[in-house]
Amino acid sequence: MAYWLFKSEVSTWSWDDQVAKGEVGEAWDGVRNYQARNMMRQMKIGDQGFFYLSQKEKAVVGIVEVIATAHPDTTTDDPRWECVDIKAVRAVKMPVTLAMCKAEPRLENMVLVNNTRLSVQPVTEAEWQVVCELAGL
DNA sequence: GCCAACGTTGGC
DNA sequence: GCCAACGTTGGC
Repeated sequence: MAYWLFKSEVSTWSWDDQVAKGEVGEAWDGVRNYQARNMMRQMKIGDQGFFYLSQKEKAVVGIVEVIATAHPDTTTDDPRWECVDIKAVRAVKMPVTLAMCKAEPRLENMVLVNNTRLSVQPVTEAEWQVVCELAGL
C-alpha cells in the first residue's frame, strides 16, 4: 500500500465535488506533467491519498482512495497522458495547512513542503501518519 | 497582483 | 544535445 497527495484548485475540482461522486469516484484527469503522470502509473487500487487544495486554502482537506489504475485521459487526444480514478474516503477533522506542514519538523522532507508545484506527489508512510495526526484522524 | 521556480519548447 | 525564451503554477 502506497500513499500519495493529489493537488487541486477549489474552483476546478473541490472536495465537495469529489464527495458528491461517492463510490463511483472520478477520473483525476487534466494532468499534463510527466512526473505527476509517472506517479499515477505506479498507483494501485486501494492506495490512499491526501486531497490538497492549492491557492486559497493551501491545506489537506480529505482522504481519497485509488479505485482504478492508470488509463488514458479522456480530456485529450494526446496518448501521452493518463489518469487514475479516485473516490472520497473521509474528510479531515482539521484541515492541515501548508504552514502547519512547514512548521512540523517531521515533515521537513515532504514533497509538498519542498516542491509545491508538483500536482501529484508521493507521501511516505511516516509522513502519512504525521499528517493524519495533525488532521485529527 | 507579483514574482520565483520550474517545465517545456524550439532554434541552432 | 544545448540553452535561451517562454508559459504556467502557486505561495505570498
